[in-house]
Amino acid sequence: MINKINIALVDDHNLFRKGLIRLINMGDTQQRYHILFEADNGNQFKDKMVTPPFPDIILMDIDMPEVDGFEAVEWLQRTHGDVKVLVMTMLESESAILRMLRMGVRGYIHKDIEVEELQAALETIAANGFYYSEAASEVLQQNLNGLERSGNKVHLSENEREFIKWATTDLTYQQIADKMNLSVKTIDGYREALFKKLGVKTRVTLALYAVKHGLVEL
Amino acid sequence: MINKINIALVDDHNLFRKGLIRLINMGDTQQRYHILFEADNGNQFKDKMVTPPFPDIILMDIDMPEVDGFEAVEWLQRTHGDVKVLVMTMLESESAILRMLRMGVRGYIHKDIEVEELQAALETIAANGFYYSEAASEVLQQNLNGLERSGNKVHLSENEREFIKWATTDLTYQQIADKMNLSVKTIDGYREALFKKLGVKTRVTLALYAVKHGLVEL
DNA sequence: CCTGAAAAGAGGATTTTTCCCCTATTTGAT
DNA sequence: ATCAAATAGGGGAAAAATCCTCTTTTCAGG
Repeated sequence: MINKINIALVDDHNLFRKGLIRLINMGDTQQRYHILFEADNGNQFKDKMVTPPFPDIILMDIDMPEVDGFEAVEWLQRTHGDVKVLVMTMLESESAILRMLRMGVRGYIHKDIEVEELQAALETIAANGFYYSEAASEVLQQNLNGLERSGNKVHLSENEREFIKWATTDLTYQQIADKMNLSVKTIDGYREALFKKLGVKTRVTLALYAVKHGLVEL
Repeated sequence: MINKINIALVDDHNLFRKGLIRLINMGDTQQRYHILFEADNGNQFKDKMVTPPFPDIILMDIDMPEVDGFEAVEWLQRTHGDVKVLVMTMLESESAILRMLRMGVRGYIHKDIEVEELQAALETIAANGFYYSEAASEVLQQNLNGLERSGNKVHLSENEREFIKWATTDLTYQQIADKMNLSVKTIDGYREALFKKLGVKTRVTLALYAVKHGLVEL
């Protein structure tokens, strides 16, 4: 047990991070864990992931400003595929859980858990395992046997995801097109494709769908 | 300094509470603070406030299930007027801040603050003072001269409430008018009034407002 | 390496809906 | 009597939504 396990925290609540550090250290009688760095959001996190040392485990929130947890994990899988991610969030929607599991995170737990569960999760992941909360396990279960049939697997492209976020604002499609450096016509194509895929008829219900499925935060 | 200062925590994130306790104790070199109890939400909090001992200071979140922070503080002012409340929340909307200040809380701070600020707030309040974050102070300032007039507690009429529900569907205004047995023009009046009152610019953000504030279920 | 089908990006044209501003009744409370 | 709401209308600009066509890119299979 010579090498410490390096941990990084990515969460936009400073106080939550600081408290978490205390909690981790508290249960860490053998001084195995070392908090390598903290980050306020995905952007700051990316910045800190360019130069070594890199963390072994990352505790990642989802709902954060600028770059959210989904984007951060996606980026991470591309650039640092070996780093283990433990998602800690308030979001327990099926789509949020599935999206994270699909990207191969090592654990998914709710923020409102007992300290013991957090420590169990950390130890499991440190020991190269996977730790899923009850809610996450259920979702996993239900989606294992029946993955293909019920066409609920609506795949959204990156651009579609980004568009959906803008669609929940007061911006017009023209303004969204400018933001995304694309033609309004392309944007309009995304809109139409999403209406079909998601079974909605207006931008209003598209926005509500996005909220319901954790694609955007309120 | 014989008597300890009893503190109660009301917040629905267990992990946040536990971390907070660590943070409070950490800065408490003289062992002045004692965590009397914790509560998951306003209901549980009320239950714990029926039998002594009572806390001196309550750290209160706003966004909680069942009974939220507003209700809890309101109840507290009626039943335990002497207990000091320090609001700790992610909400920095003017209306939230004002509502709490009007009810006479002793402090209002954002959850995303430095540990030092938390400790300063606690000490100030323990010393019988008031501690407002910068955001809260600004709101206070702006509302000192002109307190009565603009009742910002947005009152919605019954029809406006019903309209808002329909507005979160795929129905057009014409169809909503039919549903409500009113002229499209009347509906359009509701729309415009609500846009003004709620500070939104499109039906999309109106719908999101409705969801956010529990006017409609997702 | 080539190819052909699919997906992504973009344009034109048109209709429907949303949004905005201004005016006019009616009703009820002060 | 007056003032403020709720209801309703007209007219018009802006945005959203629908439908069709057209290139360019991408990528798997021959």
